Amino acid sequence: MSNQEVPFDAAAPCCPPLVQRRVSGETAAALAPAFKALGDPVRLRLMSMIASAEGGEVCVCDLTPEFDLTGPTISHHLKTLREAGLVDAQRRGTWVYYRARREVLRQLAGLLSVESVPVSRV
Amino acid sequence: MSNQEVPFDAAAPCCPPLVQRRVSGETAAALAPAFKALGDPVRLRLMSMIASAEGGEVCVCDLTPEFDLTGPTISHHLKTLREAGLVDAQRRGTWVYYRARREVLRQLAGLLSVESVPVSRV
DNA sequence: CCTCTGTCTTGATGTGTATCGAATCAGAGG
DNA sequence: CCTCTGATTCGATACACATCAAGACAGAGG
Repeated sequence: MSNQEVPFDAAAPCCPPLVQRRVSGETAAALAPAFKALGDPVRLRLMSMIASAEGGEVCVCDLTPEFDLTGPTISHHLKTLREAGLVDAQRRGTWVYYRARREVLRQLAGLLSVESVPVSRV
Repeated sequence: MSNQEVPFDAAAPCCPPLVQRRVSGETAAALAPAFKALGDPVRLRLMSMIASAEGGEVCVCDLTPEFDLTGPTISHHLKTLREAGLVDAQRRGTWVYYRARREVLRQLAGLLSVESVPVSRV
């Protein structure tokens, strides 16, 4: 559990939109794992369930029954999200609670944002 | 080439932020491949190079030399981006040009956006 | 201390993927 | 028609990954 996987410079301002400047090799290497973690339907749903949870957190016991998958498999996916820096876990008594790291989501959204950046030609 | 891989309802309004509502299984299945495609450092850089290109498009011949990878490998990654619906390709004479599908990027950014959505508790 | 429940770890297995070299295809220009 | 260059496809290989069953671990409550 440890709650300290954190492969992210969560503080780092990190990156103008990918549409504005070429992302560097380092930036790409740092951020790709997060997209990769979201690149599985199960994990994308888990991420959403966690991020949209009332109170900002969810018990694993509430996540698992939502899928036709075994406990270990869900646990594995949660670990992947943790290692990608997208969520934090905390044990309280028998149960483990997950919460989203919104700064990280915001970074990723910012990187993909297109907004009013027009094609420089046309 | 065909330029018509399009696994995307590019038109679909598609999805309030993942932080607001749980994404459905279908939505997750539809969008996860795009994140997966971005989940590789090489493809993330390619995506950025394409999306930030002057004139809105880049020649493969300008992309390949930027990496320490063979042509076939770059071609493979570009195909992955195409099949994920993130880019379009067009052949003109000897060269092939790629351009970003900004609506799709905007969708993905919207899904991850956190904005001013506060934790519903606290 | 024992047991029960919830969660994670381990080990095994089948599938997917990143990469390359070789071969192929698509135009351009003799 | 031949050849040259740019790009993709094919085949092979090595590695990563999703999944499960079985086992281990962590608290709670006898």
